[in-house]
Amino acid sequence: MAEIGFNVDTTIYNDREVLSDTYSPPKVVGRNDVLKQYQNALLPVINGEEPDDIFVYGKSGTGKTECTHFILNQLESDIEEHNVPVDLERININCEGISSSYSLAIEIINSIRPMEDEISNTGYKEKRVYKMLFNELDAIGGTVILVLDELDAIDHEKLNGFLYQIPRARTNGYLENAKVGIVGISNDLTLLDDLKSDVKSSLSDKSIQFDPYDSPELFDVLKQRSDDAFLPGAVDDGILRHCAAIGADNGGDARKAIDMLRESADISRAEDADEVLSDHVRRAKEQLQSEEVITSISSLSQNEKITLYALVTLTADGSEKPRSRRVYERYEKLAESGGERSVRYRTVRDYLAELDTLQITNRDGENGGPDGNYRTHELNEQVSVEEAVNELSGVIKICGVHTSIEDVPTAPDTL
DNA sequence: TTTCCACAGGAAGGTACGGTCT
DNA sequence: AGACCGTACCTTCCTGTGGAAA
Repeated sequence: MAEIGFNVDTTIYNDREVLSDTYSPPKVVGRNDVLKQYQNALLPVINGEEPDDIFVYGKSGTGKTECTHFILNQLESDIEEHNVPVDLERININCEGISSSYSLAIEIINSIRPMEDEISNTGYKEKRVYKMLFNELDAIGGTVILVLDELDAIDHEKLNGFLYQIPRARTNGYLENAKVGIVGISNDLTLLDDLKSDVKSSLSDKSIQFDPYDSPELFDVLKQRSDDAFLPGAVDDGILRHCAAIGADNGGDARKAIDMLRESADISRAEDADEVLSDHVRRAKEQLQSEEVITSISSLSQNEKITLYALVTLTADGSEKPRSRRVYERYEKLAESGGERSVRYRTVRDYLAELDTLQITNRDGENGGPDGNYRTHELNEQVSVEEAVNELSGVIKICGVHTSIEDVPTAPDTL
C-alpha cells in the first residue's frame, strides 16, 4: 500500500479564501466606468428621495454582483460616516430556482420574516401575497433596496407582474412608510425586451451594461487576488496571463479565470510543487470543463437522463451523430425496459435541446436528403463515456442492460 | 410548379400535485 | 371536504422549412 501522509502547505497559499466565490475584494478592478454610472443612479438614495429602479446586465462573470455589493456597501458606509438621515435597508435575493413574480414575492416575504413565520410557495391568491409583501416592506420603513440577482432565471413574461406592482405600490397607497427601489441583475439583455412597455421604460432609464473583461483587465483582477492569496514566488505573472487569456476566450468571465487559478494552484499543491506551472493550468482547465458538464448531468430529470443514456449507447454502438428520431427510438426501448412510461417524441426533442443548452451534447442542424432539415446529436467532447456512465448509473440500474451498453468503453476516452 | 415527407419548434391546453381558504 | 391557487411536466396541434418526387 502506498504511503499516505499530509504535508502542511508552505510554498503555495497565503490565504486560499481570497480565491473563493464568496470573497469580496476591498477594491473593484477594471470597472470604474460602470461604478460611476452606478453612483449616479443611486444618488436619489443618499438624498432621501424615492430610489430609482436600476437594471444591470452583462454576461456572467463580468462583475455585476461584485460591483453591486461594492457600491451599496460604499453607500451604506457613506450614510453612516456623514450621519445622513436615511434609513437604508438592503434585501438580497438570488432568483435562481424562482419561476414567477408570485414565487419571487413569496421569497422576499420569507427572507424578511423569521423562519417560523415563513409561508409556503403555493396556495395563496396572488393579491394576498402582494399585500403580505407590502406589509412586510412597510414595516421595515425607510429606503429599501431589493437586489434581485440572476433576475433572468425567472420566465421573462412572468416578471411583468412584480416589476409593475413594486414601483406603483407607493402611488397606489399600498406603501406608506417604505421607499422601495429595485436593482435587477441579469445575464440576459433580452429580458428587457420581453417586459411590457411601461415596465420596460422605467427600467431602461437606469440600465447599466457590463461588458466582458478583456485579457489585460482579467490580468489585473487576477493580480489583485493573487497578491493576497499566494505566498511570494508561488505564481508568476506569466501564469496569471495564461489564466487571463483562457478567461478572455471564455466570454471574459472573471469568475472562471479565478476558478482556473485556484484549481491550478490546488493541483500544484497536491503535487508538492513549489510554484504553479503552465501544465497545472492546462490540467485545471480540463478538469473544470469536465466538472461543469458532470454537474449538469446530475441535475437532469429521470427522463432527460434516459435520453442522454440513449445517446451514449448509440454513440458506443458506433452510430455517429444520430438524429433526433433515432435517439427517440433508443430512448423508448430503454424506458420500456426499465418499466418507465415513455414520453412523446416532441418532449424528447425538448430534452435534446436542453442537453445542448447545458453543453452536455452538441446539436447540429442539417439540411439535405429526402427529409429536409433535421437535427443530429453527439456528446460534448469534454464528456468522457466513463464519467457520463458514472453519472447515469441510477438510470442504468433501472433500464438494465438491454442495449449493447456492454460495449460502452469504460476507459476515460472521450467520444 | 405542386405535393409529399420528415422534421423543428411555438403555443395552448390538460393533468397531477402540493398547498391554502372557507 | 371541496373550491381554489400556482407550478411542473407533458401532450396535442399547428406552422414553417427544405429537399425529393410527381
